[in-house]
Amino acid sequence: MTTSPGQTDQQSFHAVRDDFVRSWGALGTAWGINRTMAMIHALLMVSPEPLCTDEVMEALQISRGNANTNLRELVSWGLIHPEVKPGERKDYFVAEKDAWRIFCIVTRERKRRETEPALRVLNDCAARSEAFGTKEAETFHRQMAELAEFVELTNSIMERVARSERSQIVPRLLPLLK
Amino acid sequence: MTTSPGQTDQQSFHAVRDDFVRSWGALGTAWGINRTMAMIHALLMVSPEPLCTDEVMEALQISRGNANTNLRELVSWGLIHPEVKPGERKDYFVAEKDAWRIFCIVTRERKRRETEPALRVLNDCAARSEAFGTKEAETFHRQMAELAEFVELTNSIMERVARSERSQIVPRLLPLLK
DNA sequence: CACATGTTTCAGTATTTACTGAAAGTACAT
DNA sequence: ATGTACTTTCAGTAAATACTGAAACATGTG
Repeated sequence: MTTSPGQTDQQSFHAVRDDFVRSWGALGTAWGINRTMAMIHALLMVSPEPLCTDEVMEALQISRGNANTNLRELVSWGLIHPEVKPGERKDYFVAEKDAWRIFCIVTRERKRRETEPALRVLNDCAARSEAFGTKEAETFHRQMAELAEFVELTNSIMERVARSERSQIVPRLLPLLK
Repeated sequence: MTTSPGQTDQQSFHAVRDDFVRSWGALGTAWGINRTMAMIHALLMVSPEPLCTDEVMEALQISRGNANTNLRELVSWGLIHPEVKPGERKDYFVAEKDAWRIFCIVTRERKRRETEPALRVLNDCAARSEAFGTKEAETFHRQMAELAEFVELTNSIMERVARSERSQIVPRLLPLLK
């Protein structure tokens, strides 16, 4: 018995899609996002239909607790959102699929989790080292202040970019590429 | 017996510096950099003198193996570099202290570890889903291609920015802030 | 209310990641 | 070639992080 070409195609197409989900999970790790969260995101991005918790559990072979935690985390990021199907009680989840919007969300989240805490530390250390009068303290203070200023700048740029419409920002970035 | 003002100042200044090292370590975690690596980087950034492995071990209370691994990792990133003191055999380490250069190094490393692998995944999935002919595959292919194109753009921008002189790029970024 | 459906929590466990410290390795000096 | 100063490796262990699954909770419905 031979497999029909159609079936083969179907099978290998799904293999590609599964590979994407798996690879995105692995990438997640490098991005400081846990594997499961990244895989669920990938799964929903490429799913033509919204999926419920049980479908996600089934597709990724994960527990209910794990699915629930990561679905909620993705909702809190804004990368997916719950939808109710008429006549059904359970939530179905849909992913944001537009590259620019995903980029904005991730940028905003990174700003919140990475650059803002760094800025607080730097400003705090700069303030606390201001008035000692020793040369050592003065050097340290300058260093903190310089770093803070710089982080502040990147912070503002991230904020501004992530707030913009793609059509407004991308054309203004392109000249940077010379 | 009372503590002299000078001694108090000295003590609390060092407390600030130690806080910076600890906090930078904690931040490192959020940035996907291990705590020790971030702490060593912070320690060397605020150290007026180059430090050798034993001094780093002593200051952070860590083992030789740990110190060695993370010092080498920092050297490989380019965030610190070894120096030899005349007449001594051991390496002393100095941190890059300029905010812009640190930013460039981190950007380049993130590109290498985060966006480039993502691009490979996306291009690979796009290529492999090109020729199936089904509507499902076509949708998936478009999605991969769109994401790849976008990641490629951010990739190029990161590359370009990280290669530039601060004086060349910052003035061109400022207008983005409106 | 009793029941069904769906969601959340969390103690226990598994997996991953980081660290220790002693031993092996390297390389220069005498 | 032996000793000394320093660096690297790595097996074993510790710590951090993520996951499971069953029980508690919430929210309808008849």
